[in-house]
Amino acid sequence: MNSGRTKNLSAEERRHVTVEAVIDLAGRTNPDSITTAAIAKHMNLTQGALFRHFPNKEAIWLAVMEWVAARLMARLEKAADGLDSPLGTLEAIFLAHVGFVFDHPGAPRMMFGELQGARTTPAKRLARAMLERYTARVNDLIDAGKDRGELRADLDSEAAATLFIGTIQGLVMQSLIANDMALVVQDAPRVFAIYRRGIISNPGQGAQT
Amino acid sequence: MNSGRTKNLSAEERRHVTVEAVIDLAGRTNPDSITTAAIAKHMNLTQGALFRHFPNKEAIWLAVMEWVAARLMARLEKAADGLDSPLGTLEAIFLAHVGFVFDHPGAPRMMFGELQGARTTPAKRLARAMLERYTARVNDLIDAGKDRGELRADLDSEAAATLFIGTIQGLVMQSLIANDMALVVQDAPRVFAIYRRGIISNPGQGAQT
DNA sequence: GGACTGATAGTAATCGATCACTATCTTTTG
DNA sequence: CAAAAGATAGTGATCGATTACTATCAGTCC
Repeated sequence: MNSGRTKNLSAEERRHVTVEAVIDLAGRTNPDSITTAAIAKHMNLTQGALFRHFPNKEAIWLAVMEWVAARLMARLEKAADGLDSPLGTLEAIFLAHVGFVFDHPGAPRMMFGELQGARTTPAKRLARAMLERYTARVNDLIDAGKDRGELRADLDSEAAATLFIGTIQGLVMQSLIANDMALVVQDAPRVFAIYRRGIISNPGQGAQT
Repeated sequence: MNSGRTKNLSAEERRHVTVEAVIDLAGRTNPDSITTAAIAKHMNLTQGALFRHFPNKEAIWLAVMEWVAARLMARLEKAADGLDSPLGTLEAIFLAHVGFVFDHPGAPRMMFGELQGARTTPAKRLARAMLERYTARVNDLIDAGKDRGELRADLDSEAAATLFIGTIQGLVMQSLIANDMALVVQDAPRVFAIYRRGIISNPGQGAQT
């Protein structure tokens, strides 16, 4: 018996394992420095074999982004499901997002790294589209919150949406820098409490969950 | 006439020009993909000549980070100079930081890219130190604001400081993604207004600039 | 004229990608 | 129901391009 000869996986299985390997690697190192050799090694495979399942490296990254987008969005929607209050939904999404990042630290690393680049890759296009969809969703929730009277009528919706997403990005970035993902989970509720006070209509009544 | 024969600059001048070239390049492309050849080409020099002024590439990046740290901190202190109100100082620093980023889009790109990496380079150490100093400064201002009564006494100082920095990082990140640095300048005052309402003691009075 | 700066040319290492070949799995067939 | 045949997955070597870095020679400036 050799030291862990890999069994033959089906093409579909292999692609899925590849995506997981990349996300796992991205959680520890700079995504840009993840080579096809590193990916292959991390999944007990030879480097050349990867190109039997993906036409090129760009396709691997696209697959990873698709995985992240689908998983994240599903998680956010699940967290928001059944909630009536727009403000409560915002908080649920906020915390769900943070929870997702905690479970998959490689995901934001990939996003930031990919979106930061100048060249418009297919992966970047997909990430951008997801971000736009996200922004629109938050904007709708804020408008709904205004209609309900939960949020100030004179609130700058656009700025509030920008701050919502920016706050998450900032929190995640700080956790990445500190190399401690538990930080973001710990700080998220406290930070959101300040954000909430910034947007609600009547500070002092909106006791939470 | 050759295509721009470079005059002989002194070593010090050449180093300075190099740093500026890197920051300029970082404003357009992913910092990790900036090669020594690209740097040299951008400043009308041959690649090999760079290593006459820097021992290796890491030294170039360290010099760039030193430049960024010094310039940013000077700008923030200048903006805060003479201001009495802690809250007003926070806003001044906030806007000054955003202004700096607008003038040098490459700076945050370098910061994010460098801090994201796993390996602890000298440049990363410097960036981390600057961030810590920054956080401490913000924390002091928040505590001072509490003492003055400008900020809520029950405010979570730590979370407020985290949110302050996170907000800037998030704003900048979104501008980087959108590839439009004017965005951050445009949104900054509106976003800070929401943040201010989240931390001040009495919403409805502190309306200013 | 002598020390410094820059150009030219070249190194070893590493990257993504390709290829012929082999191992493994699935299907067909007598 | 096995054994051969066909299809798919993985190996290992290697290619061309690119990387940071260096050695040698020529020009520049005080």
